[in-house]
Amino acid sequence: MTPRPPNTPVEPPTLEDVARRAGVSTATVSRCLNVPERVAPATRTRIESAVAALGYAPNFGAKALMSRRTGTFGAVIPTMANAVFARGLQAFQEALVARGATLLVASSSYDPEIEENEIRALVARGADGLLLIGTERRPEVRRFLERRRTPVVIGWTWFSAGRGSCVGFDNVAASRALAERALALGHRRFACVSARRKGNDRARDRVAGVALALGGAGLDAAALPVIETVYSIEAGAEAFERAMALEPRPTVVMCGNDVLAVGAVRRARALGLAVPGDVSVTGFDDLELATVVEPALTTVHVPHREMGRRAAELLLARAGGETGHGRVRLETRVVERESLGPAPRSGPGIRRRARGPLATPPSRADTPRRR
Amino acid sequence: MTPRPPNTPVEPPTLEDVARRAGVSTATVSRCLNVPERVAPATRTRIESAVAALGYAPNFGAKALMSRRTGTFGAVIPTMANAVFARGLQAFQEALVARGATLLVASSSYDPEIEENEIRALVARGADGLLLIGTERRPEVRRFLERRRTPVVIGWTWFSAGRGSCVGFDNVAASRALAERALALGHRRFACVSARRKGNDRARDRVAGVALALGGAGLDAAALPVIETVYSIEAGAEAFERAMALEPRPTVVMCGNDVLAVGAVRRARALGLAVPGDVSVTGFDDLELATVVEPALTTVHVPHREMGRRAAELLLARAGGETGHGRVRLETRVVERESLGPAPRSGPGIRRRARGPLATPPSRADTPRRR
DNA sequence: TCCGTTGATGCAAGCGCTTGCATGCGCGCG
DNA sequence: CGCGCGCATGCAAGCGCTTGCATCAACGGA
Repeated sequence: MTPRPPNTPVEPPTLEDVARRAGVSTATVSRCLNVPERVAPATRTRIESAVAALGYAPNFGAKALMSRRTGTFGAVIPTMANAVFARGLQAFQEALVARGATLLVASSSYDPEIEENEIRALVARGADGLLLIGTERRPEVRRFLERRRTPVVIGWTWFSAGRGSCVGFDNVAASRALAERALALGHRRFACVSARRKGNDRARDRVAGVALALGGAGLDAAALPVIETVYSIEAGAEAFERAMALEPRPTVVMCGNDVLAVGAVRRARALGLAVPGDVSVTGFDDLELATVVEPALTTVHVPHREMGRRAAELLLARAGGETGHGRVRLETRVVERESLGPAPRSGPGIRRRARGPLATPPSRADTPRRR
Repeated sequence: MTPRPPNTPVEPPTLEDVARRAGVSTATVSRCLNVPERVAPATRTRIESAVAALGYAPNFGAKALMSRRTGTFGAVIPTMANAVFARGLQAFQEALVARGATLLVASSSYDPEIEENEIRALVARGADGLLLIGTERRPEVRRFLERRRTPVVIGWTWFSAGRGSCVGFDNVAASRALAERALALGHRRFACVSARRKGNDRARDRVAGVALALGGAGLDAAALPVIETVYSIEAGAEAFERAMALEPRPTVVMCGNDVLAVGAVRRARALGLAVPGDVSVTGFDDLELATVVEPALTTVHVPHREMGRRAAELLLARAGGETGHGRVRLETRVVERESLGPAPRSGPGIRRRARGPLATPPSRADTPRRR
């Protein structure tokens, strides 16, 4: 640190410094800052110039102590590295700033325990409200939040039962719509590649949506193979390969999100499988990635930014004392691009095998199980 | 809001409540919470159970007021929607939490004025230190920060002159290395597609690196065409098309980042130009995107996560009173994939034209200007 | 037995700000 | 000319917590 002229104040100026300089009491300065019209114009100008000269800014701690609010709101998301949350958080933050509030961020890496710690940490940091992802949470946490009277809104998912605010979409319905599209294209043998469903209601709901669609079409939903994995392109690729080794082999692999789907599409290529000629793949989220990969992903579009923005509005409203639990349900839509096509006419043939073994050669395929 | 049993405390419990319940003074409770070893084990357990029973958490404002620090650090980044910053911020946040600190986030949308407001806002919110991107800033802001004695570290760029801490890499050198690789592959006609350089030292440095490489090879660096645009795939595509209309037509288009490069590669395809057969394209950052697009991008790898982590460490150290301005220079490396190839032997031919007019047909090409 | 020491605890003074209430001034009205 | 009212301002009591210093009990050594 460079040496500083000795006259530079080491401590930031306080209200009292301003008061002394303006020849008034601290009470007057405080009023001048908060309710200017209650102070005589002459005094006001004097105070204002003192403030400017001193470079005064109110002490945050003291202000928070008195007003019992900090003007900061927390968000605990799985990770910002996931574009879905990064986008939403960006919008959330923008909306917050527009209303004069500030964003505190914490991340859980999809770990409920970490999430819990972070929730407590943010509350301890004086968050006036919290944005949380998903509904899965220990009752202790819920009680803690209720007791502290911290407004909470749940994002990225939507529910009608129970209490609390949420802004999201119906993962079940969205996923189901996509699966029904696949059904309409003649697919009968499905597989899901999903993030771990434990503690992740969105992942669970998406798989559930597919199962529901199958059930609705008279297929055996219970037999739907689900391969769980972590969130990365490579993981999606591996999971896809495992799906392809299934017996009978699926004609469509429905991935829990676009990242996984990109991995799947890539691996399909590496295995010499044409997409959607030999096997179809679907994503979820409609990230940029979805249009960059080849073939472009058929996926479901989710209004992430709007979700973030609405979440901020809802949270601000609740922190402002608004009563009742607002619930915002956003619309999603299936975006048809290239990765989902008609089911192959007959048992899918592996025409070229570029690399890697498929555990089992296709055999006795094409026996749609009906119940 | 659902009605609540009347016995639920409306105000959160205070230190005094805990003290009363444990039959000790507030001082002891405070010590028990902050320096447990200074409290007798028996008392300690009593206090701990009182804390648990009451669900006590220290009041943030009061704590901040006393300790003159909030344990929160701010980051002002252009936008979280840019994966580069999202990644780095994630690592920054993780490192902060590991040391018991919390992250405040604000974004500037690349607008210096917004950035300035956000900086002031975060400081007013009690940030103990700030992570800022790039060096471009009005002197007022710098003075403000100095006066408040707020530790600052600059990320995503590296400098040796002036004062202050930074953790980043040498954009000039990195970009230059990539350009030299292109030079080695026989390219002589370059174009740059860049983000707006005004107020963005990283963008400026990257272009400068290319120019330097050209100069080093005896070419006329001043004649390097630079097309500025905004940050999106589509913008990259448009810019690329404008580059292709240049006379003489460049054989390599060096993009300021991977997103722009993805746009370029896509548009090249749409124009019926082979990459890298007819024209080479390079990116910067090495995002996931770079490996997903086809052909995969030759780009420069930047250790974004490490940058975030190191930034946190540096900031924490400085906030802890560490003196001297630490400067961390990270290594980058050129990642050769597919989008950069040897310069076309002769004037590049447009073999197929799939869409869109190219302003001028290639003519009198291949006249490397020497100075 | 007495005293010094040590360790645990309490007391109370703030930290910088807000705010209810008291004060005192100037003015209009009777 | 005097009274009462309203307005601008000051006084001072905290908000919940930390911390230097005082206090006190228990214990060991002389």
